[in-house]
Amino acid sequence: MTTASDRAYATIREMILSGKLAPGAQIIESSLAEECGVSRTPIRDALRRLEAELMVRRTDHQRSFVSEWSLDDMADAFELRAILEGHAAKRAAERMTDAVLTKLTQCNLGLRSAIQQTPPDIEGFLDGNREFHSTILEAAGSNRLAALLGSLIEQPVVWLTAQQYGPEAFECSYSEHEDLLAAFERRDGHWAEAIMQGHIRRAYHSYSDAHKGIAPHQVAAQ
Amino acid sequence: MTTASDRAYATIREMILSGKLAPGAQIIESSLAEECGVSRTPIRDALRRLEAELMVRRTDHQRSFVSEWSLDDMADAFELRAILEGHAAKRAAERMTDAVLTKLTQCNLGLRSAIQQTPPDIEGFLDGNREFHSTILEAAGSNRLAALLGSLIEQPVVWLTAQQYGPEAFECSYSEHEDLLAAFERRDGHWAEAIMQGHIRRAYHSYSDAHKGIAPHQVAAQ
DNA sequence: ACCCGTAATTTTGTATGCAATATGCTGGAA
DNA sequence: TTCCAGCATATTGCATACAAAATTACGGGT
Repeated sequence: MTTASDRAYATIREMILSGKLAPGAQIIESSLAEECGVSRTPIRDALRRLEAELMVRRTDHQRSFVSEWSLDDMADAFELRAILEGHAAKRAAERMTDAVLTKLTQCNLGLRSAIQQTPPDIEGFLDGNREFHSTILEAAGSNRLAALLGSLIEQPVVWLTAQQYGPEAFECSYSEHEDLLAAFERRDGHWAEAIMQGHIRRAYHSYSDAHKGIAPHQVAAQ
Repeated sequence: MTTASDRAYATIREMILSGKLAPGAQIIESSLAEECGVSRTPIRDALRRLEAELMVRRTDHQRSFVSEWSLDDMADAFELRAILEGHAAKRAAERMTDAVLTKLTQCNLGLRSAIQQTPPDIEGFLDGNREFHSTILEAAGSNRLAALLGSLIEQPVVWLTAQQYGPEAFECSYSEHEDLLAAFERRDGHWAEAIMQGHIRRAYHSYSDAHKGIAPHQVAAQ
């Protein structure tokens, strides 16, 4: 069962990412409580989580505000993701089992079929993509690493980026995954790391090109 | 002013690190509340924070337990720290200003005088060390990075490790800082990164050698 | 008009009570 | 004995009420 705190978390997060809660705006627990139809208790709980993810910022005197994201901040986030997901790929390659390799192969086949449909099944692609990456993260076998990356991966940003993919970008993503599989098959950690870093960096530039000069919070409103 | 939730956080953290709350033990909100002399509300708040730092683990059905740390987990943590602090050093070098450079130099001079006393001023050394590293982190200019590293640095572990330092280890730490300053002075990011990675890895092995075969939670009880 | 102190308002922090859920226990049937 | 049902207990989730703190508004003094 999903708790009220979970629902509040999802709701507030969505409000922030959709721009309904503008960046820099003060967050009032009681009004959010009313809006979500719950008491302040689960709201506070949700705010703590969002705070840990840097979606929400708290001033020295206990007031909460929606974080403001500059392009530099996004660049930071992608850079760290490249480093950490690259590291995850390296570890995963060094620990790869045949079972996981099979699962990843299957998963990528699913991705292929999703993007070959007309029109491409974006939702399906994203689900498969998420599973692909989380399988690798799991195979890396480090809870710490998983926790760090978890707070870093803004799935909605991925989604917004993917919506602007052209067919060739999907194809490119697919073939990079193929390369990763080859590296995994050979248990070549350094190769896997290099590919993954490139993979993330490409995603960053795809995002950056699309939104140059546009504040991130305005992305959703386009 | 420090809130009850802050105090509860510090108290519980200390209980975990001192072993008073054994690894694997279930955490009962109400008993902690009684022990801390506050209600369950601030306790819940503190537990959320500790959970985000992986000091506390929650099962699928809402029960909380003290995380159990294996040597592998510690190795993971140090490895990630090496990667991220190395990255921080690289960024800091690329953004280094004369003012910050001066501050770091001063700070390291303080470290020198702390370790040259007889007996060495461990507390002073640790304070200076903390300031040295946090100044670099600040100079790196990435909130994301700071947030990630914040959850990773178990200051008490550093402390426990430092207690077992011999004079030569202190000296070594000091001279590595000198090397870092040289790299900063030349704005050589890659050099700085390499030194910092080595610096952290040395600390890891110092920890690892001292506690081989000893579960981390037993460290404090030695 | 401007500044500063004080009161009113807003907002957050904490305590408490109750409801929901999970866990453990007891007793009976196979 | 072993297993399962049902009940009792333990524990957490959520709502509400109140206290503490911060912010804002106001008014008098200069």
